[in-house]
Amino acid sequence: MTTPPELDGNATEENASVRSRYDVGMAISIEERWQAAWDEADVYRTPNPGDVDFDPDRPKFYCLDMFPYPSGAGLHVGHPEGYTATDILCRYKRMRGFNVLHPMGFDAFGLPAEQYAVQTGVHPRETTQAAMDNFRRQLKRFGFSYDWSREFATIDPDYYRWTQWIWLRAYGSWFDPRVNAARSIAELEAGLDSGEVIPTDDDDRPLDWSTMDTEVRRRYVDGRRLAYLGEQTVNWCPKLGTVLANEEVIDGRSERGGHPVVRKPLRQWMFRITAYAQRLLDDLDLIRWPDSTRIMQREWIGRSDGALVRFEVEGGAETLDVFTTRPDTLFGATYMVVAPEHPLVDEIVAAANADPAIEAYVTSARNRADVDRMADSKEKTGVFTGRHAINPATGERVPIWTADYVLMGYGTGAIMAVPAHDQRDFEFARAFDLPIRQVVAASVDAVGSCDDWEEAMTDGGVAVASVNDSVSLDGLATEAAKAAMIEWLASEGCGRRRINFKLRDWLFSRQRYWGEPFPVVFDDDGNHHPVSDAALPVRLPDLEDYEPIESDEPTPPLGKAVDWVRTTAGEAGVDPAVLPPDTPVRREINTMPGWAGSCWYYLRYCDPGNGERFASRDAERYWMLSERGDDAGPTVAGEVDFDASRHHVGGVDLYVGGAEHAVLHLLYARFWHKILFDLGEVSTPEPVGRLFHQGMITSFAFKRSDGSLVPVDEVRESEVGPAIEIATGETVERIVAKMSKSLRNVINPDDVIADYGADTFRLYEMAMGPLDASKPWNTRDIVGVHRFLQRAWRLAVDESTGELRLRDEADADVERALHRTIAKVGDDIERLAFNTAIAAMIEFVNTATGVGVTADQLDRFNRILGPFVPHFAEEIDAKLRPDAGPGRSVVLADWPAFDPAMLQDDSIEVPVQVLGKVRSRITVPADADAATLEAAALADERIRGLIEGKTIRKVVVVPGKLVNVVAN
RNA sequence: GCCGGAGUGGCGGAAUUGGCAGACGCGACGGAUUCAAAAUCCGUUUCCCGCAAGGGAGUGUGGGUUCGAGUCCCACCUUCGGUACCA
Repeated sequence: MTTPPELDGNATEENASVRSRYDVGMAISIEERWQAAWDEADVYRTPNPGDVDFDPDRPKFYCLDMFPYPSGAGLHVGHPEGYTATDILCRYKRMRGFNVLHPMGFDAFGLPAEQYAVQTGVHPRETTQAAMDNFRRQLKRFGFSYDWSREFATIDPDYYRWTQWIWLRAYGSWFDPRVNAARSIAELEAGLDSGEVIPTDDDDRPLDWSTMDTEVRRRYVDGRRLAYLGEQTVNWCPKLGTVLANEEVIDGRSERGGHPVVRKPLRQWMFRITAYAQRLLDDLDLIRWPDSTRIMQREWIGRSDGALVRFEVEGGAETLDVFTTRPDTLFGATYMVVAPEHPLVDEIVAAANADPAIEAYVTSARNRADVDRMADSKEKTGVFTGRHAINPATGERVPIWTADYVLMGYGTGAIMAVPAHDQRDFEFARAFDLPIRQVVAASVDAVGSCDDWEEAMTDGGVAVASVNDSVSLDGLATEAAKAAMIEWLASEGCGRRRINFKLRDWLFSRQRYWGEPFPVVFDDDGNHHPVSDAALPVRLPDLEDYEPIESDEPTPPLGKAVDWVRTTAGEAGVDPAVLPPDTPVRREINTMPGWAGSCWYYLRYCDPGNGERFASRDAERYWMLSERGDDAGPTVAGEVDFDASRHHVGGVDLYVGGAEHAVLHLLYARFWHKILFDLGEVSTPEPVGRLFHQGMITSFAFKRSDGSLVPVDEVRESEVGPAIEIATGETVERIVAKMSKSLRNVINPDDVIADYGADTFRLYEMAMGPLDASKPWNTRDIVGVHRFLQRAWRLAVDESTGELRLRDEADADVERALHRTIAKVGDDIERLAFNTAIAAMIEFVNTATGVGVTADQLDRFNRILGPFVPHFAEEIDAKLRPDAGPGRSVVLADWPAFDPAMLQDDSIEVPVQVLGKVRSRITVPADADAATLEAAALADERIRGLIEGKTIRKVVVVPGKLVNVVAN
């Protein structure tokens, strides 16, 4: 970035008369001076309940930014966007008398640091620490009002101790469907011991606890934990020695290096998030989140109501369960499809007489990612397994196929195919010439052949051709037919009503080094035992060699810490009541994923130094519990329990972060929070009451006519005419693109601050557009907000002397404009509409320029400017109150009041339309009623001319807005 | 593929509940000031026709609802985010 020449050289020798101009040099010196002063005075420290300077009479406001992952590249211009927004709001709320909790920290475990470390040989601890130091320096340079005394990073053992502690809570809990909540495993065992019958999802296997031996009991209990060991298929790349994300696998090979990738099941820690599916769904209605995000979560959870249907499989004792949302179409089920991963397929492939084509198909299908399998649904592939099942409704033999369009992870991994009424089944049936039978029609008589159909009939209607000896659906509307079929299936013992969720249990193990260790060990029999709370944290061993291990069998890097892995129960901190201390054990060598630390950090900020608990109950309750109806209302610390009739369900009053986190992070955090809520550890059922997504800051790039992109430094932009690619002379089109190294359009915040100062940077990002929109960075536009600050400075300060220049008497128009600006800016801040707030302040300065302001007017204007450009405002404030002493700060000021009476003009101009087109304007008193407006409009000369000779059909009058005369 | 979002002047955007399309800023053009320039201040700036008064068109495309649509409905196009091991 180059410095615009006009911004250089304040008060240089050639212009000594201008001694006090707001330019880069002055901005930077003001900013550094006030940042040091704020640090010195500790103005942003937020006392907690119990602290001497805590004021319990103020309402609270907990405002949280999504904490950054500290990458080596430093802060991106996208980070300060959300952070400036919350900073403005927090400063505003403090001025309105709130106790504001506004913390910052770092999400510092994760894959990028580990990959970088493997490449460079520098330990992730070191690179991460350096990156955090750089981030902190950059963040402080913006003048954000964080309480830095609350900072922590997820890699701090004092922090991840509690991450592990929360995981142990999930490990030690199960979900009791009778109370729809988590309870401790101890209660489960006590209940079973006393003969309780505890239902499960699949309640057809009655449990006889009393006859079970220890081993069977252990397996049963382990199978109900919220954190449990389960099997999940992963993309294993033996050459790279790591598991890959779906996006890192391209056509069965690794994106990096092109090595073969195999999909294989792996036994690893899971979270039973599916148990919470319904509550995660229901509580979405209670939180103030963007509709789009709530819809995405709803879709992700994906509830569908239907039935489980059991098919007998020919030539064996086994049965095949399918989930269907259309049990009413069972009579039309002409074949079945099982996922290639289905156990039945394994059995068929293993059989002595198995067709090798089946195995070949299954092997290739299993290696396709689910996304591809769903995406390429046009080209159906599959193979007949050679087995048949019996349709329980028709008694017919139907062939069992296996095809990759059926996913093992959804439902039961098997479907009954009803090609007449499901589009995917229809396409598959056409491709493989399978029978299609219509069993739903628009009316009972509208039944014909399906031969000429071009697509399946997926809408509801009435059931037809659906009769057997014991049930008839014919003539029943789809919904009634579903109910009738479920009833019949239940009476026959081959099916029942079932609610299925798309949500899958959450795979929580990673075969990585740079993550939280699990507080769990395995004995020689392979049984797992928890590390006791008192022994936490289980520290991540300081490996020098953390490279992945090349192997066909996934082996996490922690396996290299041999002495750490092989230990005794006593050394590992297992409760002696669980295992004798000298029992040899192996530690878990998987680590937790990056999500772990970000699932609960908002709780730790409430009380980050606490060594006894993740946060004291008083602090957690004070900051998290809010009265309903307000964004944040007063609460009485430590004395109130959550009460749904009084309190908002969500804790954090405002959480700002990118929409890319709309589902995963925000769903995972909700899930952890609900576990803690059920166990009585936190006061609210939801972590975040109000959520807002800031948009992405993009950049410009150029596109050739063939669609390829050109880096910005290879293009010349003229003031008129199109942009030209320098190398070829070809015309290129300017487009909006993500900032990327390859397009060389990445903006470094440090450079922008060096060129304009932090206040201008803050103001520019807020003026760019709506906070939630994605917006392109345009360096050329920054000068606009910088000039605004210069005009504001000149309005207040004589540039030749540096003294304030003030009127003695207030100008009435300026005063009126000021009231309007105060009202508009306050309202806009509450709505997070900072761009229009800034436009209003610019208008005020433009109005006042040339007229001048009084000291009182300047003070009021300066206070509304303060949240946006705190250093600038602090400097003006210091000039306004030179004698107020060191305790003075605009940070501590009150928000100025406005007089509502000053917002309204006496008379207004109202447009008059004829047939919806504006043809004239009339000036009327602001409070004129409809009759007055209509009369005035019809009396208007231009209007009279236009409607002459026409019939007035109607006159629409909206008082204060417009008049529309409908005449023809 | 599926889920979600966005398309308004030369550019970023405004229009908060269906009621004057283009606030504010950038850029451009013109003027004042200056020996000259920078900076600053003032003005013009959606497009088309017209000397003007004025008229016509216009918010991605095509339809629709309404006295009135950037805003609501239907279909489509383009583009961005997510799609479970990037966080």
